[in-house]
Amino acid sequence: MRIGELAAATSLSPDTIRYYEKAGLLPDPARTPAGYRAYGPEAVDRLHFIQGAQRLGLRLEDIRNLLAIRDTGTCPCEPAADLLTRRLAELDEKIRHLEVLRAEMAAMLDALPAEDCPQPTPGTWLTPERRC
Amino acid sequence: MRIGELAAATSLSPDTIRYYEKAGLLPDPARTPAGYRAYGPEAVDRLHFIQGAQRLGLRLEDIRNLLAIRDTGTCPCEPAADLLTRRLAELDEKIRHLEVLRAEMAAMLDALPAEDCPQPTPGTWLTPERRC
DNA sequence: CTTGACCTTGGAGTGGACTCCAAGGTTTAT
DNA sequence: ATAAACCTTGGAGTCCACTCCAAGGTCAAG
Repeated sequence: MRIGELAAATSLSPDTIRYYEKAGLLPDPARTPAGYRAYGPEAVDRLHFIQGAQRLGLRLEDIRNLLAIRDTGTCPCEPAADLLTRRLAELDEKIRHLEVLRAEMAAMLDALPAEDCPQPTPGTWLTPERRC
Repeated sequence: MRIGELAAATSLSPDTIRYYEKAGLLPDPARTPAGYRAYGPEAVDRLHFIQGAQRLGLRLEDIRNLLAIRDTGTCPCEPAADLLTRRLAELDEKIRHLEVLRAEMAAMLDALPAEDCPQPTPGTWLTPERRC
């Protein structure tokens, strides 16, 4: 299939696919006599893999490394486990941080309808001498 | 005080402060006869405000708008409430998404030491025909 | 006085993941 | 045949929040 078809099959743009190829995520594809890229169905799979990994928050660099290991025919489970473990720890940290922030902001929002502007809880959020 | 002193007082770099001024977050400061920027203590407060709002995930553009309202002498509580409400909704969404992701990744990690590579749960994460 | 730290300006660079542009060739449907 | 959609390449632009560079002036301590 051609790049437009691959793009449609994966909800990506042709430019993005060309970008991925340049970034080393996709191998150089076969070409038509006119120089057009010619992809097989395995390219759809590969892009789905990339998209799945992106959903998990992996950067393209990480995904490229995983793909490189996979392409050698060796088992990518250990590197995948390493990446997943790292990502899990990052996610836990991120969730914790967001929950703290959420609590702070909810508290600020609760305090807003008060006669005075709220105390600057997370820093000088709103200047205390300002009266609402 | 001079820009270096203001930077030290706020843990920002002089370049960042100059950047904020250019981005409209800080008013043009007074100058020394040599052309150096001269700040009063209110600049520290203003930068603390900015830093606090950034911690909440607000972009500089949003903070600039809030500051502009504040600078007119009107009460910024309603715009702040709007921003906070919006940010709360965004945070809730983000937390939910991260928690779903976390669960998926934990499940994938649990499945990894199995004899076969796990089924591609979030998409073709790992090609099923690959055996570990 | 000397030297090093500090300051100025305009503008370019960084990171990461795309997206757009220009110029021109190819394919497909009417 | 024609026109529009599709494709190619190299390279620049976008987003956002900084950070760095170059060239030169100013300040403060020794």
